[in-house]
Amino acid sequence: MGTTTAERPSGFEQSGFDAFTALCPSRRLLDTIGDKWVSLAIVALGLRGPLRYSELASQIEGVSQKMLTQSLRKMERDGLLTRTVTPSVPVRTDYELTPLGQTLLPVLAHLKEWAEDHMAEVDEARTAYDSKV
Amino acid sequence: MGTTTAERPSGFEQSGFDAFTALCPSRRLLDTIGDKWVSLAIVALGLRGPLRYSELASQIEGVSQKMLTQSLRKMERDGLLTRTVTPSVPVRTDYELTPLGQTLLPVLAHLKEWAEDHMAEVDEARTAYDSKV
DNA sequence: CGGGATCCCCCGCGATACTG
DNA sequence: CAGTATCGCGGGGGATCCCG
Repeated sequence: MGTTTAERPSGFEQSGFDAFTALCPSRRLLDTIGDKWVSLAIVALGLRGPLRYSELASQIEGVSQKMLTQSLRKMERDGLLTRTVTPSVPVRTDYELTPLGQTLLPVLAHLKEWAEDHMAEVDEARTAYDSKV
Repeated sequence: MGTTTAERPSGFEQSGFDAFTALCPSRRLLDTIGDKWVSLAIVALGLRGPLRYSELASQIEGVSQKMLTQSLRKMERDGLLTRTVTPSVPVRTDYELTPLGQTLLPVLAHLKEWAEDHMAEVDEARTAYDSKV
């Protein structure tokens, strides 16, 4: 726990200030799930199990072919999902979350929880801020 | 393309995840804390209490003055922190997390926890992926 | 069907200079 | 000290074409 002041949420003191370097784990996680298509793909795969490329593309609205492929490759490289190519004609490719990738679902659920609990306050603050400027 | 109505398959609403529209709260939260300087500023203010502009600038290594100001303004607008200007000579400006902003600290702590628990696996997966390609 | 390769545009961001 | 204003570029990402 905090060595300085009480009332500080635990979890940040131990690692010191490596959160302020580019290579810190938290930073890299945010870089990953902060990617719009990455997080959407994780949620889609988490909800519906394995999906084909075209299924992902149709469910994640607005994603370009290039960005979807790019995001999926990055996730595969990071071990978050598996990519299974069936060399039929035409080709079939299935994507599925790995156990590691599945551990991100609760994390995203926490984000969702905060968002649903507090985003209305953000909107109010934003409206108030804009109205007086 | 813009904000066309999402034509996603039925069933997402039930699941609780509505992440496939651009305006969904979770999406907006990720847009906020996905911002490198925003999350770093929140952590810095959470750890060390109120800080002056120059203190934030020195603690968040590598941030440009423009981006720091821009991020802080956005956070103020969203009600995540307060900006207090003391019209002395020279001017003094203090930034402090609001109660709303403080509620983000546990969320970021969760992210940090996942990162510390699993980022090593990501690195292994990444190394394995790179070595066989 | 599931991409890879290419072109190109936009704007986010840094650097710099100036002000209250 | 804590910003604002302006310029310039680099690269992220969409659009398009093509291929196995």
